[in-house]
Amino acid sequence: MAELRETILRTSLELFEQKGFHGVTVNQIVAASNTSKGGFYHHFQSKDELLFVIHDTFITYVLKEAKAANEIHRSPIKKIQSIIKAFVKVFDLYKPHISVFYQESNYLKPEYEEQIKRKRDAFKQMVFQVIEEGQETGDFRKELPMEITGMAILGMVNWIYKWYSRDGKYTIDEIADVYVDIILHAVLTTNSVHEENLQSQMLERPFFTNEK
Amino acid sequence: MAELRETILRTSLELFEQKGFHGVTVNQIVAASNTSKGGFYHHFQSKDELLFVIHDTFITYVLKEAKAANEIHRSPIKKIQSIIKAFVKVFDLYKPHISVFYQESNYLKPEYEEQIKRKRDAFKQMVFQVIEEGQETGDFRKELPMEITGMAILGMVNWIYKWYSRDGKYTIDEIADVYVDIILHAVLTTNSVHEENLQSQMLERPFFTNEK
DNA sequence: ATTTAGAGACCGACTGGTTGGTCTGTATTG
DNA sequence: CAATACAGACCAACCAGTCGGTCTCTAAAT
Repeated sequence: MAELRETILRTSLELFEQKGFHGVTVNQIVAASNTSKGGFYHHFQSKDELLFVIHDTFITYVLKEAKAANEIHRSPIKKIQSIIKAFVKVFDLYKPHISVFYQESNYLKPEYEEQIKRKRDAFKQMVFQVIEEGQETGDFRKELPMEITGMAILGMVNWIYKWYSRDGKYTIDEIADVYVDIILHAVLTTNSVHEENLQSQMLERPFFTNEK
Repeated sequence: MAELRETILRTSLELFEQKGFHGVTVNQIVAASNTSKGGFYHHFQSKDELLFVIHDTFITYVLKEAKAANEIHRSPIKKIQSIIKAFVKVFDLYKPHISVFYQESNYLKPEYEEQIKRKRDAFKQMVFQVIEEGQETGDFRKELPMEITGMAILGMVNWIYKWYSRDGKYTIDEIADVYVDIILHAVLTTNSVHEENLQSQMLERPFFTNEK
């Protein structure tokens, strides 16, 4: 028998994704989860805690992935490839979480908000860091301001939650490969634009995933 | 003396930007606008209408800009430069509108939602269209799937609302130039990568704006 | 010039319905 | 027999929207 807590999380996520956090009442969640007010408040302190838990699971996962990708490789090129691939793939696993997150993150209670913000910033800094490294090694074009480039990359990937669907025309791996290709073409110096850094990527099977 | 309607729009926009549509009550809007419930409902049918008006002004503007940019130029390279520059600059003019839009668009009443959706789709199709043209003329790399590339561009730019600030390190024009540079490097074929299409852009003053 | 009539702008107490959360009670488990 | 897990009636707060009424300004009537 499934734990009620998990059932509530799963069910509410679906509702939130369609109607948004404010568009769903506790009573609706309770009905859809086949339980009662009592059941709900036995497992959660408040409706806000639900929102926090959803945010936190996804953020924690992304951060963990990025750290791993960052540690496995040495060269900035490989690093950014890994991070982006992992990052893009997260949208396949956690799309509902992410949708809710980006639509309601500014309703989080301050106590919760701070925790989330810290993890998000850590991730952002990793991306900035890699760009800086790449510019120092001469692999990435120095004329691109790091912050703007970083935000361009983050935006491009984050936006995926708005349009990606598992039944869509392209798989998440195809999308990830195209994104890596676009970003590398954008940031690599002409010296670094070689077959082994680019085209190969579009054919090769994922070189870094979490599936075993 | 300022029209009350305009005052309400301006004031509520500020509140919405910080707290979100659902985080602000009509009473708060009324208080911040130095008016009353009666004054509010004399000018607006409902709170939802406010949301619609905010969405519509910004969407209408973006679409108009893109159409103009599209008609002025012939070559896909120039077209995409124009569209992106205009698109990026919109975030300087309408950042509060856009913030509200992306955080609460799924709470729009169906009647309102349809109108907005139509205009958004029209804009998206224009971007897709230009990419396709560029691939046909041989200016853009054919190996990039149009839809993915288009969404990458849209995401990259749309995300600006999350981080751009007028007092930030970079002006909107600098950001626009970098974005154009990034996107052109990403999509142009090696044949088309010439000085006149790229670097020049980073120095040149805006070649297409609405200011006279 | 003065009065009158009416329309549009605006006020604010009030309401009907909704919502997150509580509390007492019951079943189930170890 | 605890202790945990859940049920569901209930409540206080809140909030969008209403409605009767006032104030102001214009324009026609006298």
